[in-house]
Amino acid sequence: MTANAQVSTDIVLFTVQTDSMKVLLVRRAAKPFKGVWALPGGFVRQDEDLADCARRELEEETGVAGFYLEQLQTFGAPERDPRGRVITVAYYALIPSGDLVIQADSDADAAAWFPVGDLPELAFDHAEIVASAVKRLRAKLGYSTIAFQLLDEQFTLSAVQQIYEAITGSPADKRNFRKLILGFGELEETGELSRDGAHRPAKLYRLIEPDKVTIIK
Amino acid sequence: MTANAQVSTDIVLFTVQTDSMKVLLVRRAAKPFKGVWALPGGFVRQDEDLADCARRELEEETGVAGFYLEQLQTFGAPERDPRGRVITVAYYALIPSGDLVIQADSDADAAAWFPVGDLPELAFDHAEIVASAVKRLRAKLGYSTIAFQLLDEQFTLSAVQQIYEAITGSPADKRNFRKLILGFGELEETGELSRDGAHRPAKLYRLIEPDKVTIIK
DNA sequence: TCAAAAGTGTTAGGCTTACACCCATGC
DNA sequence: GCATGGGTGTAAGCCTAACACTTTTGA
Repeated sequence: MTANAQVSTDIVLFTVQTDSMKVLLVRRAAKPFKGVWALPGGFVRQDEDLADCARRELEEETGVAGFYLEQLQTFGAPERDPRGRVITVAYYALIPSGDLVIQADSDADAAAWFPVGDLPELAFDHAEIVASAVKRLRAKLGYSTIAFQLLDEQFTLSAVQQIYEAITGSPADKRNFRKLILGFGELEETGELSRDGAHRPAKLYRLIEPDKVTIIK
Repeated sequence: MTANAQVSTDIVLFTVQTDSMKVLLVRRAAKPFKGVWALPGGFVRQDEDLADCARRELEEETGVAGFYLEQLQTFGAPERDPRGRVITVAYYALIPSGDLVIQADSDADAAAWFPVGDLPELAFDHAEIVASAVKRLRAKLGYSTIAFQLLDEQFTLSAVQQIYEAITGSPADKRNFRKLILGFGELEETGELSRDGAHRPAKLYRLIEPDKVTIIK
């Protein structure tokens, strides 16, 4: 049996920084689209699971680790890659903004965060992939605890609210927001307080089941 | 550039028949898993889009046409196919139960509908794919007009309710159900009546935008 | 006239939304 | 003592869920 295609994974890595939703892009060091910004990604190896490939590529190209990863959608239009038939399984990933040690590797001569509302021109069909990932993340915010994957292990409720506001793009009422989030029943107080600046310290919370994304309601 | 995998599509075709959610399976005519039930599907051709491939395979293997089709998820575990590295892009499809002219082609020596709650042993990882499709369809029922893709162009509200009850597995209150469905604002009366049997005829409705699946709320 | 499915409103309770002031701290 | 963000409750309106009888038809 002869193989009929190259299969790759591409990853849309999100973070929320300074109240804005950002995507990680790398600048391509090789043809095609040399010098153009693109999603991190690469070809699937023999005996490598798709999710493992996405995880490996993202770690290799950017130096980040420990992110939440979920399959998004597969893109396989015949002409999407000028090199031939390349079918890509797109993933999206989330990481807290604290963990950002970005370092481009050999496949990329630069790596940087871009606000989703202000992206440069992208290689291949990567603009479409990013649009699809943004849509999915926004939708999932409404019915799951996925937003907590953008936060460190301990966080204040205000930090949660900032994440939600950055992703939805609209402000929330503080009292109602807290009732909503605590009403999930997925958080517990750590007992510790966050002190940062000239104001009352905030209670810190954590997920009762860290790393688990729960469907709400 | 050398291809690294075979890419296929597999399709979970649903219908609702006699108040029960059914999946179409074909019995494999060739190795591996010869004689075992499996999802219809096959390899992607050069220059063929993934969705086109799914549509073609389903039409070829079963003779059905005119179904709603949506990408589900991609399955690519290294050992999922004994022939080698085969990555499959799974789709799911919906068809009204009236349009059922099933005919097995050369790849399959039989094709038949099975209730999702009572499936035979399936080839490859197809049981997992079906489970994933059922989950997706159930979820999507709650926030979209996808159920109407299981109905003919004109339908009664009772027929809609039967579809919902078959998929969710639980009965609905008739008055509340009608308020809900008409509240979508996606239906219009055709002006015609359905007469079938010794009882009051039912008004027929149609989608204002046929073939379009709308996200609700 | 009987059997079978179509069609139709109201009420109670729960959930959602809007809204403003005091608290604890660092400087 | 003042500036800054943390923390808290209530009331109105809206949505959801429960519930039963009349209508139209074919046999």
